[in-house]
Amino acid sequence: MAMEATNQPKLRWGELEDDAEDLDFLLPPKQIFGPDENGVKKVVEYKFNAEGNKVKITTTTRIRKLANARLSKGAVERRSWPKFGDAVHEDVGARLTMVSTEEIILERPRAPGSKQDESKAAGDSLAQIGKAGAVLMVCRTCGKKGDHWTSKCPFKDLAQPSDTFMDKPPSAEAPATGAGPQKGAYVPPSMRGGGAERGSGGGTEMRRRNEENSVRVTNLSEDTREADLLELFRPFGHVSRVYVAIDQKTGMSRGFGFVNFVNREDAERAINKLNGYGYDNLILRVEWAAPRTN
DNA sequence: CTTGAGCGC
Repeated sequence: MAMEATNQPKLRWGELEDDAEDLDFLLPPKQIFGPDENGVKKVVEYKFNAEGNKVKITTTTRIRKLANARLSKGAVERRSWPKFGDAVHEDVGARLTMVSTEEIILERPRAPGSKQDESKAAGDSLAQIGKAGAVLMVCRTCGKKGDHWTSKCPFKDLAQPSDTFMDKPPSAEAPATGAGPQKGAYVPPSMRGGGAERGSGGGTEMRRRNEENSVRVTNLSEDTREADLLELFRPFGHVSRVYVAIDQKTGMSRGFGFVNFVNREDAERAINKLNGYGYDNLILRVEWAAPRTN
């Protein structure tokens, strides 16, 4: 049995059926009659049955004439509509369906680094980025990319205790004449915090970036972005920075992030309220962040 | 399961 199989060309089970139908060319061709005025259509074809005998198969169908077709009132009315879009220039029949392509500009069409050659050619990559928009623009205060420079950061004033400027939009306090910050608007780090919540008078550990009162948020769904985190944490107090860790290769969220609060007690309330909070089908974990290892 | 990029217009 094994010998027999090796002597013959290998046949797959799918090809066996094809072979069986190879004799179909011996049969008379398929004939189609009608449809006549009554919409009756007759198809005559010939086949081999299971026993290998030639059989004649006649199929009679009646198609509903279009005029008799039941159309909804709306469909009848829509037929009288003038053509629009790309179909305007088409002179095909009145009932024409067209697929129209509309350009949608995506903010981030491709995950950074997802294409090998692009990440290698650094010069080209930079040129592309420069053309596409301000991806090189990264705010030093909040770390947001492509949105604003440091001087225009919506959070920059949130780090200051002065309530007088707190709720004004950034544009209102930055007149077109002045390039730098307004006189008197700047409060040195050692003077920040109102002194109430910070017992240690030294501002030395404050001179680092906005690393104060850092809250780690884990178990984020991967489509959670910094704007979402800000929305979630803003009710608890002045947020000085929001960060979502992004995988540099895939451009996707790594599922955790950090939120910095100006006031420690606000951060604490956020932790107490949001830890275990259901967000995007996941249970958030919110706790104090360990100082970054760097 | 999980602890951050970059230091400039």
